[in-house]
Amino acid sequence: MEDDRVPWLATLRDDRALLGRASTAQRVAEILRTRITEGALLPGTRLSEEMIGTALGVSRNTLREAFRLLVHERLVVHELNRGVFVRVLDVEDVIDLYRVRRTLECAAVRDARPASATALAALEAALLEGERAATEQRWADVATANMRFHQAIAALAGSPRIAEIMRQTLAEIRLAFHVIAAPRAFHQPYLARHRDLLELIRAGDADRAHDVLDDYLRTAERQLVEAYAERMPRRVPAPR
Amino acid sequence: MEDDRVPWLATLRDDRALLGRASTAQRVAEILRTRITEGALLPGTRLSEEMIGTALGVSRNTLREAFRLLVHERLVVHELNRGVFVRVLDVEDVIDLYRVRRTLECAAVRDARPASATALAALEAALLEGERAATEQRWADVATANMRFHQAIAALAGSPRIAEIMRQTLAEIRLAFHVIAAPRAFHQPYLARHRDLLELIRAGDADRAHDVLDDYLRTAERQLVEAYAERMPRRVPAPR
DNA sequence: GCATATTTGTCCGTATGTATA
DNA sequence: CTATACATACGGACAAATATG
Repeated sequence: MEDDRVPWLATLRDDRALLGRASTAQRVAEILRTRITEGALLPGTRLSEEMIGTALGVSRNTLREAFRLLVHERLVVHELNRGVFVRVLDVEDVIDLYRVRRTLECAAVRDARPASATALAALEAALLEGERAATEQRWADVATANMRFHQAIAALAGSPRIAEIMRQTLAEIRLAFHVIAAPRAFHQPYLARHRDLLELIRAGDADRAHDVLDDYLRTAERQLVEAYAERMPRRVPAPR
Repeated sequence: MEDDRVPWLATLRDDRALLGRASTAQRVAEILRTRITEGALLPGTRLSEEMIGTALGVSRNTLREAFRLLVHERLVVHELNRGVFVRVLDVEDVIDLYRVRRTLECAAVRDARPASATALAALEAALLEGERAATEQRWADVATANMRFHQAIAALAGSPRIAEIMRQTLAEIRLAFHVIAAPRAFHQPYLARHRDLLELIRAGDADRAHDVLDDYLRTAERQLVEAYAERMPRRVPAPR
């Protein structure tokens, strides 16, 4: 009730200045999306219509429209007569999300030969960004660059729809990363594999690139699932 | 303004009686979805909030919620301050949709070996349904069974998200089928290939099944693209 | 288990901005 | 340029469900 006792509300208020163009609902959704993927709004958090509405200075109707957008992106869940909550992924979700990733990313590297110059440039940019962030100990940025690298992998398919599906899949997986205690130990080792991947793709060795990527993704999935088992030994059967 | 001059509004009114269960928005979306996939609401048609709202007796807020659902399914497009329109697919869309289909369906048959009993049952059910509809000359039902067969193919992956993506992809492709003059000539020849596919999958010959499916999808895509070239020799550059 | 307060669900009326004839 | 039609967004109202004491 007391607004100032909720830590992320103050930062939400600051965003009002940034509310510039596009529909109000979309702008509100963008703000909440950022807060969620950054981890400021942790999974399970309830998003009260009253609180956020007054904090952002938008009406309830508009806010509900923004919620709908986020529900479609699976970043929040809507429970009837209870409101919306930041999505809590369970292990099944993580496994399924990696199934989607393997399907799309592996198909992209296998079928898209040769890779276009712009696609290679995007891969390289993400890789360098990640390496730089790693040397400067910015682990959150390493994670972001990681996402961008895999987005670029999917972009090899040259399909707008596959790119869009990948975007949503990666945004969803981000929800799972919040259970990772040490982002450095998790993300950093993959940088070397990114470099290997890029070289194989650049050399046109699609088959080997495919195998490396498949192994990469299975390793990452296993690591994430194990982290889940540690952090969430038992899930509550969900309130109601 | 004069409701009776718009042919599909009358049928919409009849649906009011069917507004029984589930959330109002979902029921409205279901009605519109049916009208669209059946072809009663042709691509490009504008869906006015006022008209449909009064015709169905629901408020604009509720109607907008229904629109959101359909926008997410890509059956309609939302243009800022202009409203929603039944989606018009262009050739690029058809090509991209088939790219998604090939990626998902081919991966499903290749990786999901052996196929589960329930998955095989779903494939067989859709196949029989299609064959029966064909002998009874119900071509619209042949098309529906066709969709169901491919939905079952994607289900071989055992992934809820892939199933969902496939659902949306097939719904979107339906929009393209409206340019097909002779549904019989288009859908019927594929029934034999469906049977071949089922046998290969059942026998566990994933590699050959993959090749057959890949060829199948490329043929269908080509046929659809050619139909597009005939029916829509020149697309208007879109209003605005 | 019950009564109360809070929150969401649904809908309306209206003012404002935007696109189109 | 003006007029019209429409979508956007707000605020308020009330019912229904839920949470709290």
